[in-house]
Amino acid sequence: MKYKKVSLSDIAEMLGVSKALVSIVLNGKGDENGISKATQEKVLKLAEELNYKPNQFARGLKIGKSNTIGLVVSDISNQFYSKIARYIEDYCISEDYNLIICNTDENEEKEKKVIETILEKQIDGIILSSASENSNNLFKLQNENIPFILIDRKFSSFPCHYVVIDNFKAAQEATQYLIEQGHKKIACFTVSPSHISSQVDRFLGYKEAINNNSFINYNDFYYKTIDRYKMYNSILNIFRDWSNNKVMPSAILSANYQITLTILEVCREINIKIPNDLSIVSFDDIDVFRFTTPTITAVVQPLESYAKYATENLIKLIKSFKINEEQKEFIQIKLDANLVLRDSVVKYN
Amino acid sequence: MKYKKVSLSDIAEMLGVSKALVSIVLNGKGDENGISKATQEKVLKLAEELNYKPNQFARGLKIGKSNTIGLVVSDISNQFYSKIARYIEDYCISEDYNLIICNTDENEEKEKKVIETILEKQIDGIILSSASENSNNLFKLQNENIPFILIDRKFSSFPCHYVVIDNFKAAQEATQYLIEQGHKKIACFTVSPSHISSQVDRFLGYKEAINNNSFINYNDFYYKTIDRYKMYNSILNIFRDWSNNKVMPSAILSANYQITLTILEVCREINIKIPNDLSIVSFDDIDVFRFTTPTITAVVQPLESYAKYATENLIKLIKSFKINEEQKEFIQIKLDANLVLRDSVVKYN
DNA sequence: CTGAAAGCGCTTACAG
DNA sequence: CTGAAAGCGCTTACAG
Repeated sequence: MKYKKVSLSDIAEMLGVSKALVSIVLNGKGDENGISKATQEKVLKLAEELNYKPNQFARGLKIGKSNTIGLVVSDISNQFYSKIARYIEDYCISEDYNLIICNTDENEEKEKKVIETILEKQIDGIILSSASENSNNLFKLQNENIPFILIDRKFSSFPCHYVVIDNFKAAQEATQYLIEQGHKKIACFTVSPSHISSQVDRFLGYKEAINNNSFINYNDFYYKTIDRYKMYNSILNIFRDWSNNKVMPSAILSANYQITLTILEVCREINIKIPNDLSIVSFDDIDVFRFTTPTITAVVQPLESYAKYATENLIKLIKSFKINEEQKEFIQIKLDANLVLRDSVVKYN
Repeated sequence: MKYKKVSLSDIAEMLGVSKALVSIVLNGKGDENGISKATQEKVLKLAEELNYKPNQFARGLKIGKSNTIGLVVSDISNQFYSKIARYIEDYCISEDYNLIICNTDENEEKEKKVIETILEKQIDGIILSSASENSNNLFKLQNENIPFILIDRKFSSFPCHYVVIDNFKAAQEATQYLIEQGHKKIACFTVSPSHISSQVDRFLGYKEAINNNSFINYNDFYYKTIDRYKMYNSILNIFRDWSNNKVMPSAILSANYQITLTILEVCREINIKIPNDLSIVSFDDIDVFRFTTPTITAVVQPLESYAKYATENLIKLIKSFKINEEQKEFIQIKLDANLVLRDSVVKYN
């Protein structure tokens, strides 16, 4: 039982060598510094025996790296993010990084605060799914000279590194699929806050698909942004309203999995049959969609590549990062999503 | 645009005072050290202007605290853990701690490795859902003199702090409920690895309930541990076997949500109707269970209290932690779970 | 009321 | 081949 952390000098002292030598050997630079094999072995053996663990505070203070990355998302219990987080963590571990995870609840102030906290912790870089409407927080990161990469959401007004899916295209294809199934009254639900780029792009893709088809017209009436804190009631009211006015759509594109689940609940409540009364295509494929009745046709995002590209590139940025260097080229990756057909869409005649 | 992090000495220099004074003021100890109001304000103002952020490496090196906690679980994308993680993170932030999350995949070696890594990062404490069969890793933590608290799983052979639910009682009650609905052939599925205390206790509670009822007998035949990597095929084979031998149970207690979902898939495949052919009660209530057909009767764990107790107590332990002090009293909290009745159980006659 | 100094535990030139 | 020394940016006695 030992009661005090063992340090470099402990080892140096016990072996009658200098701290410097011990440090060099333990960092695997023994050979290149011409430390004799015998000495190296002595050092390694004792370090092992004493269960020596370098103090990363000291190391970090000296070399300015923490080997820790921050992941800032709206909510880690959201399955979309928890899956990405898992992939990111795997990749981090394999590259010897750790991950600090923070939630913003789509709140810009909170986002600012958590970013400040993890900056103080000297994280080496940030993977950020920003909740902000403006780019203040990004501007700040840039000024702090810390490498960061956006995921899931981007800012057209603020050029920077990002990995996203092509939401416009995915939404267009999903909508086109509904059109091909004969649907003419197709609604689109996005989730608040309404400035989030992924939601906006999904809406625009939807609109594009509608407008590309001469026999149906886009109608504002069928596009709704659902308040994330009052999903059930919002959707219930919308459906009642449409129903009363006899303009119920026959299909709906849902830009968010939580909205889709709520639609299912509302439909169960007011006895709208899915897919016969209402077809659904949803974004954010989650496990649940394979277990609902009917199973849900969904836009599947390549989460693993997503995480890999983001983490891989962030680490590259961290390693090549030079202070004072003006960034001119940005890593901007758009991945393709896939429409997975299940049972929530029927042909409409 | 600034290119160099501002430090204490920068501020001190610009103001013509000492670093010590600046440090004291910024740590809110100006008054107790009798620094004049005027000086304090000057310091605070400049720090604000320069956007000064204390370097936590330096601070940590000096005071030995990182204000960071490690959360080690099997898989953060598992909904049970992602929800707990969210609550834990919230609590941490409110107490000015950050959270490093690590996954073990129920692998003891990986658990050992991630624990070592985060120890090097000088985390102040660990919340651990251990995958280990033996208590080597716990013993190590104890030897490292770092406060830790187990969640979800405990070790009867290793006294330490923990927060768990009363799995025995919860399983007993759930099984008793099935018995009261008239079921006589009741199976129990747990998930591998079979040494996990939560799974063991759930099985024991199940067994106890069965044995407490004179008109049915416990039969090994109905207790299965499902290989977590081959769930679908394992369950399919078990069901086929039971079916062929005409001993299909009428109800099943599933000790894990992933098993429950797989049961649903298998039943869909081989046309077993739930709940009419087979009633189910499941542990680990997740959102999905409200959307399946039928909805799933489940044992609900109080995740928020869970997270709160664990985090609150860990932080208490961290703050009161004294090296060299023999731990004799342990925080050992057992929370009650709740059975939420839905549609996956029918009366059996 | 405020400053000078030591030290936390590393790493990295530099000297020999 | 190896060691002495400086320094990363803080905090904390201690001195005045």
